[in-house]
This record gives sequence, C-alpha cells and structure tokens, in this order.
Amino acid sequence: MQNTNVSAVEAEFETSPERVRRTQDSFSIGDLSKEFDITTRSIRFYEDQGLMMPERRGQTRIYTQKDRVRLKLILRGKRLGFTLAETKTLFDMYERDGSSVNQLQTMLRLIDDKKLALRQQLEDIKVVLHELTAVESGCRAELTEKTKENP
Amino acid sequence: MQNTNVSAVEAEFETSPERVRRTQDSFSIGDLSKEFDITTRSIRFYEDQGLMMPERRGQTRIYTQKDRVRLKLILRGKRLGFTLAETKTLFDMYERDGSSVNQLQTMLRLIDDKKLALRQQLEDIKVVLHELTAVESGCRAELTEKTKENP
DNA sequence: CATGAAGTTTACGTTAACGTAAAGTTTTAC
DNA sequence: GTAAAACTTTACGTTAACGTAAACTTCATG
Repeated sequence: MQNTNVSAVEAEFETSPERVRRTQDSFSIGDLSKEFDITTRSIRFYEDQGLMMPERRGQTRIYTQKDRVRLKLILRGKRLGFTLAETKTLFDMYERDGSSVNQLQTMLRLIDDKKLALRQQLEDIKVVLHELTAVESGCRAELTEKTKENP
Repeated sequence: MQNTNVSAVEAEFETSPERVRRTQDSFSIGDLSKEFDITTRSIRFYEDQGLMMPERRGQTRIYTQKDRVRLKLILRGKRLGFTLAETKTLFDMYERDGSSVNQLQTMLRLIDDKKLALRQQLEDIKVVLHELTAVESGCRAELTEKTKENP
C-alpha cells in the first residue's frame, strides 16, 4: 500500500499521462482555471460550498497538489451526474473516516442511484423519440395535403 | 375537410376515447386541474405566459372546449420536451396563420431539433453509465481489499 | 511610477416552472 | 344564514451552478 496522503479513491482517479509533468507543487487560481478550463468564479464557488479550503498567502489562495486532485474529482463527479452537495458528502466522509470504508459504501449507493435514474431516463428518451417521430409523420402528412390544396 | 374551429394539428391530438363523454362545453379552473392532475397555479401560470386567454364571468375564469384542448396540447408539448415558450410560438403562429403551413414547418424544425438533442443525450447517458460501472468496479475491488485488512 | 494583469470580496442576476403564503371575494351546501 | 369550498390577485420563494458587475488590492514590468 503506497498511499501517502491522497485517498485511494483519489489515487484511482489519477490518469497515467499526468505523472509525466509532476513538476509544480503549488498553483494559483488562474493556473487551475486554465488547466481545467473553468472560470475562477467556479473554483471560488466550490470553496464557498465547502468543497475546497486552500491555504492563503495574505488574501491570495494557494492550491496544493491535493487541492488540484480535489478539483479534478469535483469535475469528474459533475460529469458523472453528481451534484456538488453529493460530492461534498463524499469528501466530508473521507475527512472523518480515513479508511473510507464508509465512504466507499456511500459511493456505491450513490452510483447505484445514478445508474437507476439514468436507465429510467434512457427509457423515457426512447419513448419520447418514438412519440416525436409519430407526430413528425402526422405533420408531414398534413403538410403535403395542405400544399396540394394551395399549390 | 371537417375543421370547424380547432386546428388540424390540435385535432390530431384528440384521442378517440374522449369523444365518448362529449358533454360539457365549459369548465372551471378546478375542473381542468382535476382532469389533467395539475394545480390551478399551473393553469394560471400558463395564462400568465400568454398560452391561454379564457373568458371571464366577472373575475372567474371560464374555459371552453377549445381552451381545454389547448391545455392538453401544452401538456403534451411538455411531455415531448417542448418549453412553454416553444409551445407558445406554435400557438402564436397558428393565431396569425390559420392555414398553419408555416406552423407545421416550424413544428417540424422543432421536432428535428429535439430529436437531435435527445439522441445526443442518449449517447451521453450511455457513456456515463459505462463510466459509472467502471468506477463501481473500482470501489468494489477496493472495498473487498479494505475489509480483508480489517475483518 | 504608471499601468495592466491577476487577485480579492460583496452581492445581485439568471433560468424554468411553478410552490406557497396572504388576504380577499364568491359560490355552494346544508 | 352561515360556514366551508372554490375562486381571485399579488408577490416573494425555490433549485443549481454559476455569470456579471463594482470596487478594491497586489504584483510585476517597462
């Protein structure tokens, strides 16, 4: 087990190509906003919501590698359909439970919920697509009729 | 062509079983809210947004069959993923163009847009489902490892 | 030393479709 | 005849995730 500080779950999210440019160990808010292509407003918002707590040098925020990984996790969570509140729950859980067994179970529950909801959405979308096609046919039929009348 | 007042598109939306109980020809807001299982607040909201303009007897709203059909169309539009604004556009169009050739073409465009967006959504959801499954596997693996350590 | 880039806080604005009082009038029922 | 049910208007609240503007400080550079 080579875990130093970053949670196993966090480590899991590390993608291999990143290891190449392991140079910096502190970042400005602008650095991160550029790297992840989000606004600084967003990053400050995440802090507002209790998802990050970077150090300060005076007023200025200083982000560590750990913070950077957190941000990465936030964004991946978003892509997976987690709300910021849900992601925060996971973070809080890890904070109180380093071993994170609890966290993993919660995550599994969350994932299960998401999968269920997504499958439902999938079905709904299919149904609506069919309905739309039906309405479309009706429209086309009516349209050819109308243009037949008024050439 | 047996169109009296209701547009051909509106007529198209009429479902057959309805014709059986063709009794009333005016309705209260409560009648409609019960029939379609929505709140009176919603109905008044649709009026606010310019989607309906029922007559009044004093202060009280009186809805005709035509209004009822409109409401039905609004709700079907919602099920099909149209915003109220989009539905309003179609209504306005019919108001100015009884023959509604224009309306039909606009509708076809709208439907096409929706279908495209839905297909995209479908793909996105599939991708996310796969990602979720992957993350889930990772969690499970890690979990069995942890519980192996601390039995 | 000025100036422009990057950082900061505070706080209101946005979107969609209603929910939820509050406070009043009208209708219906017994 | 009165009390409950149904109707009305007005208007602020909700959700999520920021956008945007104002007004300020700090820093580096030519």
